[in-house]
Amino acid sequence: MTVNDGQSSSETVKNDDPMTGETPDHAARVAELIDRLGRMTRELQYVDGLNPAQWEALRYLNRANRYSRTPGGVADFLGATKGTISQTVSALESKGLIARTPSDRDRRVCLIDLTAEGERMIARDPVRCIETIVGGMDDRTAALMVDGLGRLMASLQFELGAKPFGVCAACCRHLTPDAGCKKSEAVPKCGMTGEPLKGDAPRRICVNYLGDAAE
Amino acid sequence: MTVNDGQSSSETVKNDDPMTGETPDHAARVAELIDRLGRMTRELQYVDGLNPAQWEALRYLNRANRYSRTPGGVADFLGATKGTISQTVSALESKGLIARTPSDRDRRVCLIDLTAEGERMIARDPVRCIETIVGGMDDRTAALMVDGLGRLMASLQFELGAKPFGVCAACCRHLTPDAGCKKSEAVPKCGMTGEPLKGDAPRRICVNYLGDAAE
DNA sequence: GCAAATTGGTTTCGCCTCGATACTTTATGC
DNA sequence: GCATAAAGTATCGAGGCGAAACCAATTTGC
Repeated sequence: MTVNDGQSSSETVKNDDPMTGETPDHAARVAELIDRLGRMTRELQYVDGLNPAQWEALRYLNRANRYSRTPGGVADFLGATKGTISQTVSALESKGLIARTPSDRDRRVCLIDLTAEGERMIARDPVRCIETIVGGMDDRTAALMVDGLGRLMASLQFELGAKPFGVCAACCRHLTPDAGCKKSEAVPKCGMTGEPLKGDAPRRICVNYLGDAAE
Repeated sequence: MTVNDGQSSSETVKNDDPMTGETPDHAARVAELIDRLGRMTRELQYVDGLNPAQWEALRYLNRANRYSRTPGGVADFLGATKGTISQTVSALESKGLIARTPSDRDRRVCLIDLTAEGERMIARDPVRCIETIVGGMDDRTAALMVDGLGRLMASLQFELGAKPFGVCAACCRHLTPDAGCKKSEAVPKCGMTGEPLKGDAPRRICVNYLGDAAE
């Protein structure tokens, strides 16, 4: 513990004199704000007996199209393992917020729907408060934020590269019913861009889903 | 990738009907982006053998003034309990990133300093990548983001109210050496606004710390 | 058709984080 | 001096999450 070697004298001068010697440029502040906001948002979600992961899954399930509302879809979207998601989904089910029904097209997959209770829960989504706060800002600022954050998100996902993140699912909204998202040979079309997606394109495209990419 | 301003004007198109009949207005998208970015940022920080909490503590310790670099300061700033932070700090110490030295003014508190190793670690801060990404944007957008996010942060902290969050510490930079932040009778001055803080003011003021409040 | 390989999901196990509680040591008030 | 409060630490237990094993349904190869 008492490792008070010479460092004190030589080292304390560093960010020294009260006022930060550093220049809080915009980029740095955005980084810090994102970080802190993320922490707060996380904390915010420990309510109504749910945890952040459960809230996030519930939100996803509320917004994803029918073919994406599966445990696998949630796992991809949240960047978690299937095992983990299985627990999350089970938790949501045991709370009566969602209902699982086996797909008749592929008996392995189970489709998930929000129950009335689940929809009621979503209506009390704690992150909604962020929405209202932002809603109080002028539209210009809000639009700029969407733009900036969207691009940040896209870049970040690109940066993370290989890591199983973001994803598909949500952008497959317009896939024709018989074209499963994962079926590479089906040449599905993205509902947002309308362009056909081949190979691993669904992944790349969906990286932009939350960004402002195509419209 | 960079589909910039086109979206702001033609955002009216939305992604409408596809499914989810909801209209993703700006506020909603910001909320979602914050949420997702928070998750990604969190994930981003599982590197170099540290976890998000440790990174965050390290960052704080790197930026807080001398009187704020204590376990208690970290606890307040991160909104965690002292017990939890004690572990985090211990972890950082055992990794050789920080050094604890008992204060000679109050033997109960221990002052924390980053070691050379710690500074080297900070230089590799994973959230730095957010910084560089944002740095690549035009300054105007970045500034607007700082503004918007800052206000969001302030509102959110206000909203959370009682919850022990955000806080003091960081804004006490300019306190005179003999005026401890917690000493209510010392009438400390905030380094940002320069105005004297009495009673619980330090808390309220610090709500603005990351916002653009002063200046 | 029938094995083999794939894929969606679940279960089990263990690590790790974090809060709660109890405890130690030092300050402060009377 | 004694009582109370405050800073930190140690210990315990709950819970989240990933890894790996496992099950069931489907696809592929022959």
